[in-house]
Amino acid sequence: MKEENKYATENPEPTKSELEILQVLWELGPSTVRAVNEKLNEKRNLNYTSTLKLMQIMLEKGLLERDERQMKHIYRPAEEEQKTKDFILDRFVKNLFNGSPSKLMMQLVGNDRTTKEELNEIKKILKQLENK
Amino acid sequence: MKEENKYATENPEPTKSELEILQVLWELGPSTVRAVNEKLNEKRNLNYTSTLKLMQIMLEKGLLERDERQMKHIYRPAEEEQKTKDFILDRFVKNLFNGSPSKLMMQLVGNDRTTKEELNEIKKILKQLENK
DNA sequence: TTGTTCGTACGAAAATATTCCTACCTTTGA
DNA sequence: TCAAAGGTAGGAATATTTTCGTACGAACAA
Repeated sequence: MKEENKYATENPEPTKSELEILQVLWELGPSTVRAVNEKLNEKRNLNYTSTLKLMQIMLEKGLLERDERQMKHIYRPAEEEQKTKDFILDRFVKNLFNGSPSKLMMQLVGNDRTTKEELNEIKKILKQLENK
Repeated sequence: MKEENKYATENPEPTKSELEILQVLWELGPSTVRAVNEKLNEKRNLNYTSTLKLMQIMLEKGLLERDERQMKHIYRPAEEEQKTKDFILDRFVKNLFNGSPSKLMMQLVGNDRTTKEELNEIKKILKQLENK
């Protein structure tokens, strides 16, 4: 697409950086830019104004909302963590596993990185499901 | 990072478009650019030379390999489907689920989009695991 | 032979995403 | 009061990804 501004319109998918920020907000709850930036800087370097800019863009896109009553604006995700992750996971399964969750599962359990403890956890979850 | 060319070096992660192409190649097996492009165009519009360019870049990055003995070059993924998906899935779990596969599972089965059939499939897989 | 078709290579444009500079306002403490 | 610290806004610079135009060679059919 050329000469057009698709930006900020039909773009529901958080980018990598945006996801990072969402995760921080999910973890910390509604926060100031400073708090988010500090959290991010535990992992990597990022200038304060960069974080600010990102969050402003996310605001425009509707990914975040904010309380402006104070000078220090308080940002929060516009959508629930579950809902957003659901959405992302769904796309992921569609993309990589042809829409089949069980294929993802197979990949997951066939993967060395999934520990025995994790497998037991997974089985537990499935058992609980059966009891419904 | 500024004034540097990080491109084509330490970048193991396929981009969105690159993943699309990998998927086509996994499905079709080693193929010409034309074949890949045609497959892609079943889903969306993409100029032949765009697909070509993408695949050339992937070649540089080491994501693809090719047989140049014919004029029509035959491209194939450099890594196995399983291995690549494993890698991507691992990052995904790390990113979105704090590295915990069981959390992903919970999201998956708590998700309306996972059908009863899929759930049964998943249970079957788990049963097979138990018998080992 | 020769023009049309199909292929590659290269480079640049366009779209998107990320980072930070600068200006300027508000709060606060000396 | 006023300088320092800490905010926001906006836009420019970078980086990355995606798309395609153009040039040119090889194959092939008339």
